[in-house]
Amino acid sequence: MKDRMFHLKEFIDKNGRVTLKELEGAFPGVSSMTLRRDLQRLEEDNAIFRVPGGAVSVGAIVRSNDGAVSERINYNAEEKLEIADKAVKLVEPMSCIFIDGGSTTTYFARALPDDNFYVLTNAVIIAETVLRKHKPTVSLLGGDLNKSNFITVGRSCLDFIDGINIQTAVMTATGYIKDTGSFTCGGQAEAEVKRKVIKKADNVIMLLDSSKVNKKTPYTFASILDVDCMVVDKNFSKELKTTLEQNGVKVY
Amino acid sequence: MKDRMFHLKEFIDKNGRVTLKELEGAFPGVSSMTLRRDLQRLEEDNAIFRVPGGAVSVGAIVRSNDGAVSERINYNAEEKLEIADKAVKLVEPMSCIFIDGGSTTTYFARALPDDNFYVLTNAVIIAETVLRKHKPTVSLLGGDLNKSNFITVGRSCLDFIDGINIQTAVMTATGYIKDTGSFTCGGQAEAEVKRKVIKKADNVIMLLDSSKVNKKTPYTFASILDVDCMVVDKNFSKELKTTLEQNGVKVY
DNA sequence: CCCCTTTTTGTGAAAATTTAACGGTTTTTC
DNA sequence: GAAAAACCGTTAAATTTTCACAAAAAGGGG
Repeated sequence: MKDRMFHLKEFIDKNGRVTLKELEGAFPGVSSMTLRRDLQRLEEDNAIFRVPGGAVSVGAIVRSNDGAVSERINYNAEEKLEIADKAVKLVEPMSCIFIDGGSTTTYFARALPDDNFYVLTNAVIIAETVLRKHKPTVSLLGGDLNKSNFITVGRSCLDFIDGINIQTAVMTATGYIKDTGSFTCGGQAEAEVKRKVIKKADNVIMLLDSSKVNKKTPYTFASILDVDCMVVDKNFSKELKTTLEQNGVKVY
Repeated sequence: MKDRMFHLKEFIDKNGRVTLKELEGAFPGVSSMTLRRDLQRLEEDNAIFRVPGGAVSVGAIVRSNDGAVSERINYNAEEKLEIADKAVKLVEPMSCIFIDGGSTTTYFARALPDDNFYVLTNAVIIAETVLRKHKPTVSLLGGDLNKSNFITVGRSCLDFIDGINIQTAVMTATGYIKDTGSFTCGGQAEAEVKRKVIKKADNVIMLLDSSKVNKKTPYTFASILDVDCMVVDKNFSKELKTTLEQNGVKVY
């Protein structure tokens, strides 16, 4: 029984969220009632949470909600989903894409279809999200781990980027300054990584939801001249869109 | 409506976990169906989780995960805890330690006191565990991410090791063969990483619970001559212990 | 201001999930 | 080795959840 419970928790942790039917399929020969009882016990141990129709892994929840992102990940959820859905149509299967760390890009990672991509990222949460799918290959950039957002940065991370090829870079920013057309973020080391990735990439896609416009954070890592196309939400102002397009940026 | 949703979320956040009946009491004049729909929308926004009969706040879930391990699901949990407790006494603050990926080493990572260590690891789970403490600095080895155990391996991972210094390496194995005194693991790439780490480290500590003895897995990555000391549990056989000590391995 | 479209809300029935109870089996414990 | 406890599967009952549809409310031009 201990054995089954172990595999059960493992299975839930790996999938993040499962239905009872999936469990029945994954554990043939075990009655659904027993699975229920197991879930009950795991819930008592705070290992999982039961939800209508199945269960979710506590680990997955905690991770997807970690550090400073706690309130931010669900802010503008609808807009971010819209952006992610549009953006996944711009990447082609079998291509090698870098996914930047951030809440909007996490939605992108979730929306990514289960195809043979080569995914590179410096965000632990995104690596996990993509790895849950079956086909993509995932590489995680090494380096110093940032406490607040679980992103790797630093010297070794930059060296790592030297050794890889990037076809498409899917980036995001914490702020966009209209006057100068610059994208900004909160950390020095973070900005360095972003800069290097953009330099290396053949094609740069910037995901930006409307709440970021004219929000100022310390470090500028790119300007509109560096990006090839941008994906925005429906609340994005028309005039800003035309400004961008005049500078050769495709806006979706 | 937005107003009601706001109060609803506030109410759930305050109470942690609520039933639908409680909500009906707290929001008189609102039908239960509407409350259901509201919960649905809040869940879509990742603001709450619906559970059978009600909902919980994300905050409550995160708080429930106070580092307590599910006792029920772990093989040899007691033994592994014993090993971890003994092993953390062997590392000194301010030192630079590598922690190998594995279940016993995950216990070690949990037991590690909140001091100024420099921690290097190729296991995502261990990186997260240590990062939750406040003082340690954590670096994650980059590379291809292994689907089954969330460990990075591969060329770039090996290159990464070239660039770092390791004072103490805390390793583990999936099997130990008594006759030849060799430690084994299940993957080729994994073995390569382990070998390189051991070569780089000044001091190698091997954690091995008694269930691993004479369990055979394909790849040998080290022999007893490579390790400086070993931490085992109380079920470990006496004679094996003396054999090890005769070969210059300190056994705890 | 009115009409039309869209969104939200409430009701009740249908579907499903969850719980509860019971007897047989296995495992623990003394 | 026997009594006690824990575990498992089946069935039936209770509850929860979903679904569909119509009423009500809220926007949105003209």
